Amino acid sequence: MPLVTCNYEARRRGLHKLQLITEAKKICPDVIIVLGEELGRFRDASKLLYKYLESFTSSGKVERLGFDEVWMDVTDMVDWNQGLLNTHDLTNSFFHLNKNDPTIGFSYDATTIAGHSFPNTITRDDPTNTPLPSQFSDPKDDLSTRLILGSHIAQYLRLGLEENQGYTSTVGISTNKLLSKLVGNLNKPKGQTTLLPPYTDSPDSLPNPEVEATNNVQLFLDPHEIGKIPGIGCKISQKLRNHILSRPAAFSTGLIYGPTEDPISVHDVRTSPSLNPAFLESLLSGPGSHRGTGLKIWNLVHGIDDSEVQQVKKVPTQISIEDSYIRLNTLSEVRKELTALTTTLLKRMHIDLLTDNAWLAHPKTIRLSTRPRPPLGADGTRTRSFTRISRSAPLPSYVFTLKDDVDSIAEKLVTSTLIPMFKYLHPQPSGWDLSLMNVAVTNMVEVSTEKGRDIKSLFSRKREWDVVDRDVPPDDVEEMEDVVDSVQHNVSHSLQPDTETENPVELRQQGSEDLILPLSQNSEEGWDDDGEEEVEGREGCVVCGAMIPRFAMDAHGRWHVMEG
DNA sequence: AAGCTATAG
DNA sequence: ATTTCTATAGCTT
Repeated sequence: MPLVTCNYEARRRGLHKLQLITEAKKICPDVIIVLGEELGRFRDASKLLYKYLESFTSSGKVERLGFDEVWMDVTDMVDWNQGLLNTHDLTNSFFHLNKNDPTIGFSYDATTIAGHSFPNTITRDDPTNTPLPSQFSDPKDDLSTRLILGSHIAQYLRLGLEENQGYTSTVGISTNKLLSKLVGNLNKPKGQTTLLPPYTDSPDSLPNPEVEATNNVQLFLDPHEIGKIPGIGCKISQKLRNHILSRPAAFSTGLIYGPTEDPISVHDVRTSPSLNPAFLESLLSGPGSHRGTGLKIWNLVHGIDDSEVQQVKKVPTQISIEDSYIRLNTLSEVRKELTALTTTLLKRMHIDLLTDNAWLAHPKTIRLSTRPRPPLGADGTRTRSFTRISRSAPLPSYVFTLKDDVDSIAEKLVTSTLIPMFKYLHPQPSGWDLSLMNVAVTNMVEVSTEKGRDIKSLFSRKREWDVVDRDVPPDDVEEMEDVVDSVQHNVSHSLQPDTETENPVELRQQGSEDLILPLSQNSEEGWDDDGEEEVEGREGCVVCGAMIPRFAMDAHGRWHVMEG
C-alpha cells in the first residue's frame, strides 16, 4: 500500500506521495502511518483561512482550489495603492488596506520586491544577491511597480496568516492564475516568489522565429514538463507528446509511481512547427475535450491565461461522500454502507447548506456512483479500470426536514431512492464486486432570503412554471467571459445576472420527486421487487420541510405567504 | 436531465 | 493525484 500523501517534514526526509509504505519505512523507520482520513478538520481550517483572506478584499475574488490552495485577485488593492504612491519617497510607503480609513495598513519599501523572485536577482530573503534591475526604482514602469505592490500585500497576508491563524503558507505573485500558481512552486514551503518583468520581448528584438524569447514568462515557463502546466493533464499532455515525437510516448508502466515518461517541455510544444490554436484544436479534439481547447492550450504554453479569479460562492455546486471497499458484493452490505454514506452526506448538507436553521440552497438531484471491480482476466491479472458508472434521480424534499433525526432520514432515503437506483445501476442480483461507492447531491437551487416575495414565487401555480419552462430554451445560459489579472491590469468584471435559476424550476420538481426508473430495467432483471419504491402521499414543504398531503400543499403555501 | 470525461489537490 | 476523497467545468445524448 502506498502513502497517499505526506507532510513537508516527511518529504525533507526523502519520502514522497504514492510511495510504498514498505519503502517509506526503510528510508524513514520512525515514519508515522495514519490509516484512513478525517477530512472534517481540514475542511473547517480551509473555510477559516478562506474567510480570513476574503476579509481583505472588496471584490470578493478569492477562489479556492482544493482545501489548501487559493487564488486572490488583488488588482483593486494594487490600483488604489499605486495611485497613492509618493514617487519622491518610495522607500517609506504605506500600503492602505481600507479606502475609508487611511490609518489601516502597513509600512513598506516600494522600491523592493518582498520575498523571492524569478529570475533570482533578489533582495530581502537573500541579501547577498545582486541589486534589483534598474526598472524597479522607476515608478513609471507600471508592471514593475504593480508587482512590487503585489509582493508586499502577499507578504503582509502571509505574516498575518501565520500570526493570527497559525498557518504558514507559500505564495506566487504574477499577473494571472497560471503564472502565479506555477511561480509559487519555486520556494516551498513558506516562501513567496514574484515573477519579474519583462513579460514580453523588447520591441527592438527581431520577430525572428530563430531568436529565442528573452522575456521572463517564457524563460520561466519553457523548461516545465508539459504535464506540469495547470490545465494540461495526462490526456492532453500525452497527445502533445505523441505529436511531438511522432510516435506513442512511453507511458509509465511502473505499478506505483511513474514519474516521467518521454519528457516533453513547454518549449518543445511552443516551438513545434505548425503549432497554432486551430491545429491544437484538431489534435486535441475527441471525447471529453472542450470547444476552444486548442486556443486554451496555445495560450497556456505562451503564459496567457484569461480565466477570472472566481468570486466567493455561498453554496457549493455539489456535495459528495464516497468510500472505497476491498470487497463489496452483497446487497445487505451495500445497504449498510449506503446508509453510512448517506448519514454523513446529510450531516454535510446541514453544515454547508444550513444557516440559522434555514436552508441556503436545496439540491435537486441525488446521484449514486459506483466503481465496479473489473473481473479477473484469463491470465489471472486484473485489467485496472477506474471508471465509474452513475445514476441520478430527483432528491426527495423530505431530506430538508429538520424535525426528524438524520439517521431516520438517511434510512428512508436509502430504502426509497438509493437502493432502487442501485438496482438500476446493477441489474444482476449478484456477480458484481464494487471497489467504490459515491453518493452526491447536486443541482443546487439557492433559496432567496427575502421571505415574502420568495415564498410567494415558491408557491405560485404549476401552470406558470410550465410556461416558463417551455419559454426558456435549455441552451440559454450565458457564458461568462471575464478578464482577470492579478496585479497588472484593471479588472474587467462583467457579472451576468443570474437569472436562470428561478424558483419555478425548483417547484416543478415538487410533483416529481419520486424516483422514476425505466420499467424495463426494473422488472426484467433479476432483482425481486420488494416494493421499496412506494409512492408517498405527502411531500415536504420547501419552506419549512413539514410533510404535507399533496392536496393541502397549496393552502399550506398560502399560510406561509401570510406568515411572511 | 442524465451520464460521462478531464482536471485539480 | 492511476490506489483516496473530494470538487468543478463542460461535453454528449
